Amino acid sequence: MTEWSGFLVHNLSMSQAFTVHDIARLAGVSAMTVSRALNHPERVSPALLAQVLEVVRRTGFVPNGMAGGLRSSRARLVAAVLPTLVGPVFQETIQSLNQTLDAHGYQLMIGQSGYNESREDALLDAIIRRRPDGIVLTGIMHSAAGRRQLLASGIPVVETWDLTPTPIDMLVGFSNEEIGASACAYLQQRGYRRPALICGGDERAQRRAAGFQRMARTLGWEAELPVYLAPAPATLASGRAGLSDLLARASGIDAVFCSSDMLALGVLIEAQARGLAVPQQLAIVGLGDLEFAASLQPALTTVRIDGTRIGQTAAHYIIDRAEGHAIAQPIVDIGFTIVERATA
Amino acid sequence: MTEWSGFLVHNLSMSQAFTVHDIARLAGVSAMTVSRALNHPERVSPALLAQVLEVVRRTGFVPNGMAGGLRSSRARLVAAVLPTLVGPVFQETIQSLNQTLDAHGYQLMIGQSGYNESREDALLDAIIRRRPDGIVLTGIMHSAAGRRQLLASGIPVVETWDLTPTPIDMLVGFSNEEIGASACAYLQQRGYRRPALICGGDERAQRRAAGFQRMARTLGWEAELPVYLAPAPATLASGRAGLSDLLARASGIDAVFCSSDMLALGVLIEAQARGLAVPQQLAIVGLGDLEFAASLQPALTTVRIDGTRIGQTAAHYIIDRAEGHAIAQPIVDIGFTIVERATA
DNA sequence: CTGAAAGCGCTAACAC
DNA sequence: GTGTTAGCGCTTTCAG
Repeated sequence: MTEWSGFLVHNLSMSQAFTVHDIARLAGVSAMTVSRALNHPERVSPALLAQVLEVVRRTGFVPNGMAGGLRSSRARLVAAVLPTLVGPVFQETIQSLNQTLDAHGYQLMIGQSGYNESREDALLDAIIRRRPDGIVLTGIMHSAAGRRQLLASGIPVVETWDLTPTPIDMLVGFSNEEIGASACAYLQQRGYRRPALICGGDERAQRRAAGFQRMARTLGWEAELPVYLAPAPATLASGRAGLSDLLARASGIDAVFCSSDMLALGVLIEAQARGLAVPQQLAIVGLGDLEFAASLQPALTTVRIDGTRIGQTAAHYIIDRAEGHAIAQPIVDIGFTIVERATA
Repeated sequence: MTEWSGFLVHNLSMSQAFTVHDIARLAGVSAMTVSRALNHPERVSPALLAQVLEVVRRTGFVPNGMAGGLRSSRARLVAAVLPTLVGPVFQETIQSLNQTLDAHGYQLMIGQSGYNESREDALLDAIIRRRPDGIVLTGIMHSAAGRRQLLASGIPVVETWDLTPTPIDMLVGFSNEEIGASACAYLQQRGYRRPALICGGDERAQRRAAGFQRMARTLGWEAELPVYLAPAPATLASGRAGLSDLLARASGIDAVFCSSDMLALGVLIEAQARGLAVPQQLAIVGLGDLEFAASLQPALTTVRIDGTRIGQTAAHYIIDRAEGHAIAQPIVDIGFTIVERATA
């Protein structure tokens, strides 16, 4: 008793973490029994188990996962790479990824690449070093060095939020081009004739814009639609600025397709501030179906992407792989839907 | 050449990661030289360095950080615990934490505790296992088991977004009680006499509400102000629902203090939908000064917390500790300001 | 059910 | 400037 508390105080003052051997000594057992008590309690006799757990509790011991992971080569860690934490666009995906992994005993680690290829490579290196059980990429990996490292590492990889004919490994996404094209067709069918675009600075947003333009040409509209390029990350302020700019530059605009709901909210507020009736004088279509979209006044028409499904699917792909199962359908297009509400 | 590519293919097909020894063999040097080439290139002769790096490049080799970290006991990793990724309240903090750490070669790992003490303990365990160089907590740690483990691990800890007389280690925060009291005094001074509260479900929000109530009593207002408790996470929809509920339950409300800007946006939209003039008929004060607050119409009056400073300070505390420096001022109250705009 | 030995992949410490 | 040896803390494997 006194010996223990003495040990504890000494240890704390040194800021030295305990090891299984310390715990073993204090509990009068071998290191192996400590390890088993923590990882396979059913394989240890109740008496020893109680002794060990009591010492663990008293000392606040937490085993060193680097050592365990090194030996067992299972980190119980999944890494996700996001362009940004600021935009709420990926929240649903992250949320469900986290939940699903957590339910299976995996921890999620999030890294921010900042829409920048060299930062992404550095981040990827830091991630691969930790030998996670899987890596979830937001968007597809373009850098040749990154692809090579990912391939060489043998770590399961899921690319998301996009499609490519040449995925590194597994893929759960949708066609950004198609989204743009569908949004354009939707506006045409609703009777709008002079759409403009407010488009984020990232590559996926630009492919959506390209799809929109392509469809506009197919429909026989003028070759170049007015576009406002908003710097990443997409903000409400950019949306307001974007509409002001478009209105000043082009005449007769009757609809705006925004590459995020936050931009769309900015457009809505700017329109209201200018006394433009939505959707009579200006239609607005957003993207993301963020939490607030349905609660706006008027409610926002937007492109919905099932982020929850992306996250769940990615998590299951990785868990299945980690447990040695084969993935039946490692490439899936989950599509999207246009949620028709009041703004378009 | 053929030998290399043969090796490469073989290796890939086995999905077996390379080790420093593989690279050493392929480059015709010792494992130590590979390690040095990667970590201290200046200590290796240019000729060998080039040889090694070429093999590393060809193979896509990334060293195993668990092994390195185990040996050198520096993980170059900092972990942060957030209640939720959904609310945008902590984004500024995370953003600056990430940036500052990144600039110093540390990686940030984010875990989500979900406003739940037992989840928080499990997450903490997973984090301590990885022996990060520091842990940033959002809010203060209450669980005795968690405190003990943190203390025993010897890992530098920074608690944030709150104050406590008994921090585990370092602290950078502000008084939630004071925020509530100041918001109340502010409204009183602006001539409002019948305020209500919309308050998130987490503990910090409730302490803000308590501070508000305390000040209301000091000012001689009625004992119990009307309160709407919004479930976490705070959403725009909760804000709308909250105002509707308050208006139905209490009469004469002329101001609302919300525990997040997102709730405040909901209140604003609900007020506009009901034709209530803001701030003439209803004043609104938010919290967070999120990106959109200044761009709303009318612009939102809100309590600003310098999240960037919290993140930077926390990062520097941890980096300094990791490099063995003592922290001069390990507990700091960064305060808050009320940003006076158009809604109150 | 429990323990002893060996080794995961890397790098600190020490030779040369 | 380069190589050799040893060991970080844990868990797999094998013996008792």
